[in-house]
Amino acid sequence: MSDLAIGKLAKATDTNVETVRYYEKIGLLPAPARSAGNYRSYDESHLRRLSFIRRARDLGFSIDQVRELMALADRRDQSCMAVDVIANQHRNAITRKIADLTALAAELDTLIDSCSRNTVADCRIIEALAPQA
Amino acid sequence: MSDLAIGKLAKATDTNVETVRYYEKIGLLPAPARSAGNYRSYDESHLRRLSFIRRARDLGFSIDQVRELMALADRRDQSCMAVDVIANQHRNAITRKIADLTALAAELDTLIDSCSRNTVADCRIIEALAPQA
DNA sequence: ATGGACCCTGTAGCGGCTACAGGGTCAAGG
DNA sequence: CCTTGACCCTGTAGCCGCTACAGGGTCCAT
Repeated sequence: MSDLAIGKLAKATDTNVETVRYYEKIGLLPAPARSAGNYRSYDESHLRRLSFIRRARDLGFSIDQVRELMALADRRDQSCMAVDVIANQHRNAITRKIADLTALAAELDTLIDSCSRNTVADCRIIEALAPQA
Repeated sequence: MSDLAIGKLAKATDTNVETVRYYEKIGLLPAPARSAGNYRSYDESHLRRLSFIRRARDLGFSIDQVRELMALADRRDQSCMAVDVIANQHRNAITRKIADLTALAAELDTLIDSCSRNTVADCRIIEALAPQA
């Protein structure tokens, strides 16, 4: 029905054209029909699928996680628990990342606080980076 | 003096041997003298430099930022301000990342909260990922 | 018929390593 | 002296998730 060229599909999902082709190459998005002139011709199912992918990617799910989520979404009889597991794994990874970055920020703050426009010869940042002499 | 083989240097700085060679290839660590059998032979200056690099990398500075920091550290007459600028840029980038991840975590939390062991057919996570129908 | 916007395939690059393959070197033990 | 095994060498390919070409073809309006 819809019959979208790749550019339209890309625009509709806020994706680069190259990225759409990339998703097809890695088997994330099924290859669509082709027009007489060998142009890719997408329909609504592709639009739905790509929207799903983009939304999941925006939420930070890896390509492999997206693959799993889509496989689960396709088997509609199955329990939601498997989906919950993936989402929670990802949530935990984010918690870890935030903790790491927060620790890092604290370290950088002490570093930056100690800089007071002296010459590099006695710059505390450079000192702090140098091996603990 | 020190005369370290690459393995010792790597261990002393908690770095992979391959990474040390990589740093040499990209011009981050100067190429050391070679032994009779063509082994790399490092001295204390290499140890200091690599320690500096590792510490800065651990703090999340990019390779290019490390390059800048080392260049500044070498020109000891210059003002500390340039160093301060790099550190602050990096600090700001981290602040942004933490904010992004925190927002993401919140979104994921609402998603996860809505999962209650039903079948995938009415799984709220899958629904939430699907296009806003 | 011509221009410009779109599309095609294929390959190389980004950052920052990591992991081989296929060799050479060195020191200790038998 | 010889072997074993740990170390070292170079060079290349792979990881992730795209992005950016190069060098062409197609489609539509003027």
